[in-house]
Amino acid sequence: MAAHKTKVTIFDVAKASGVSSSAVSYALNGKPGVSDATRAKVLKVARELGWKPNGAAQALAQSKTRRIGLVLGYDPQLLAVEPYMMSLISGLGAELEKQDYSLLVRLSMDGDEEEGIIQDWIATGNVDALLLLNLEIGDPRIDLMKHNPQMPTLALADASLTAGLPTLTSDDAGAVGIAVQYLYDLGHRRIARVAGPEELGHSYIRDAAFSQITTELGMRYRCLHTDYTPEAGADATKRLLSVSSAPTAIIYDNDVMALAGESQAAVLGVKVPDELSIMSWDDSFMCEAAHPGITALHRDIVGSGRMAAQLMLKLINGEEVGVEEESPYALKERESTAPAPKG
Amino acid sequence: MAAHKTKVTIFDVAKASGVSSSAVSYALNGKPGVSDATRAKVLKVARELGWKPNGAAQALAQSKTRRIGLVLGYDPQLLAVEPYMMSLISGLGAELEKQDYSLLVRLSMDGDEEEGIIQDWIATGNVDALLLLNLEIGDPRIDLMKHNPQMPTLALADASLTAGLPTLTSDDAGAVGIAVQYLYDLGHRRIARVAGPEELGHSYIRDAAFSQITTELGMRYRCLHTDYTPEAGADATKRLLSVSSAPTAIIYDNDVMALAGESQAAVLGVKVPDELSIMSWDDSFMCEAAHPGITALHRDIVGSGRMAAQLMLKLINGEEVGVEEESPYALKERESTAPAPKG
DNA sequence: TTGTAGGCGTTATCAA
DNA sequence: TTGATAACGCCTACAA
Repeated sequence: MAAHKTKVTIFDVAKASGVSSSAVSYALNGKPGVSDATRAKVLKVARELGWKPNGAAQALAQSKTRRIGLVLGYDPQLLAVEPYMMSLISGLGAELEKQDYSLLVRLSMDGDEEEGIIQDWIATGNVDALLLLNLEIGDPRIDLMKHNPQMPTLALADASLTAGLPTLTSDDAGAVGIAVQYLYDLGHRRIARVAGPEELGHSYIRDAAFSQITTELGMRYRCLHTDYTPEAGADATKRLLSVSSAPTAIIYDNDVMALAGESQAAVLGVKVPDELSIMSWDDSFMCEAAHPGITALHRDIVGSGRMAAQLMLKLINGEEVGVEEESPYALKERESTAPAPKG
Repeated sequence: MAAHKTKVTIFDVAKASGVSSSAVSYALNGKPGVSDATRAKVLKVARELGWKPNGAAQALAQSKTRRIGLVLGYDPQLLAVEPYMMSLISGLGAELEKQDYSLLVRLSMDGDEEEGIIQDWIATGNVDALLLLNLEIGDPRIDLMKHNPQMPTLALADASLTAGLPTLTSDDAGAVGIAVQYLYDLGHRRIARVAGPEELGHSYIRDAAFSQITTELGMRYRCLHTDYTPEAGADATKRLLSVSSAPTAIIYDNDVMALAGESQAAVLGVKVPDELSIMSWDDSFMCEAAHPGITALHRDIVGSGRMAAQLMLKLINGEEVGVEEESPYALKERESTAPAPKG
């Protein structure tokens, strides 16, 4: 309650309750080796004094920080543009909170600085585990972690990219199937995709799946790679719609681009969904708030965050983790998709 | 380069370079008390061995964690819905990165749990400073920090709410003036506002300013408080437009609600901007991507994050910080606002 | 059941 | 300029 000028240590608690520091330690960590009476007393005194173990001392003594590392790529524009990261953090944080773990966040200011941050964490022991995001093909981080198996690491990526590292994977190829089949069933035969950066692992996975499935179904398919920004989404849309025999449906890799694309269509006088169907890969409030509402591949990102946290805690605990799968995508139908126009 | 099975400590470096551990410590921290020759040698050896100071040990020895605490309110919906928090984190992280500080993030699962987290940080010493966000009127956190002046704390809120704590404030009242005057000049005389939760400090500040300025200008003004979600934004819009002599302009407290409101207007057959002007308080890609683009009060959130980080580093450094001001709002005109309709 | 003592890896003090 | 040595605060054998 009152402000404690000087930090209260385990010795203060020991003195105040008339026992030794070790008795206090035992009592507070719920370990055997101390009588119920003293334990109760110690707990009471500790509470009264407002004692909590000093984090650094505790970390030093048991080589455990109760922290999990997360590196965000620095691009405020991109980071803020997508609800994805914040949702993931919510899920991670919520689950970690239960076990009194926190999230240690750093920004990598340019591409490969992230490797340096990870090496720093390995050497300084500032985190107990870490999460790898946005893997690229042949990502150097995979190699780095392979060489440092003592650092529990979970990759959030398609299992084909993680070289056997503990992985939380999603069925992106399956989702491609759902989306394409849905459009096919609506009669669309010429579809396009406005994708994210080509070098990103999940772009690659989706690229491959789209090519394969559209070929199997005998559809025309075109793909433009962008940097995920709304400007790029609008621009790609314009280009796709400017040719003769333009696509009758466009799938966007994220919802910001889908929103920008929908606006662009309006500007061009192309009616959604009558003349053009629009779909978004991730689903969020934007798809809901847009007009017309945007049909999307929905997934539970917060849930993925929770799962990722649980898996990392398992790893820290020494348990084996192989490849786990996220909860699957589900198609959320809204007003932006309709049967393909005749002709 | 290679994987180091065992952690390398300062003693390993000392042994390998043939000096004592204290010499190593001096050399690596750039302190005097060691010859240039040995310093160079030690640095070389340390690099070769891949040595970095153990974080916990360092923190324990110098009572400095190089971490800054941030508590996020757990509501994945709300958190993800607004680009604000992620932008702020980008700014904070970018600036902290320069000084080798990191961000320690925890989620408060229900309202006043945040106090507990802060108390934990105070007692465990797990952060060197912390940032208070989303203050409410009479927020208990202010009191808490007043009683624990040893913990450097910066409040990101209107200075009138922070009881003299170091504060990074924004000129929300001024922004209200800009927005209202802008609409007034366009001929609007009946305006409405779709605001955030009433108990939030900045809602309160804006409420007061809106009331005052609209009264001064002799405008009709109505305000609905919501929970910031797109659903609430749409709903409020519907209610505002359903009465006779509906407002000719609506200002939303965030851009998600503005987007949802714009969609709702379309659904109701109300033309934006011909029959209804729409403005958003914060500006983001959503205002840009929307159709028509939404006029907004723009501010540099990433810049605020950077400033906040700098101020906290100052506080940690023992420097005085009073009340600093964010870079001001600027009106960003887009297509969603126009002269008020006749009648 | 309890207390003593050593270790975790740094930093910092103080003789040498 | 150096090298022991004592904090820092906690955990945990080990001894009493």
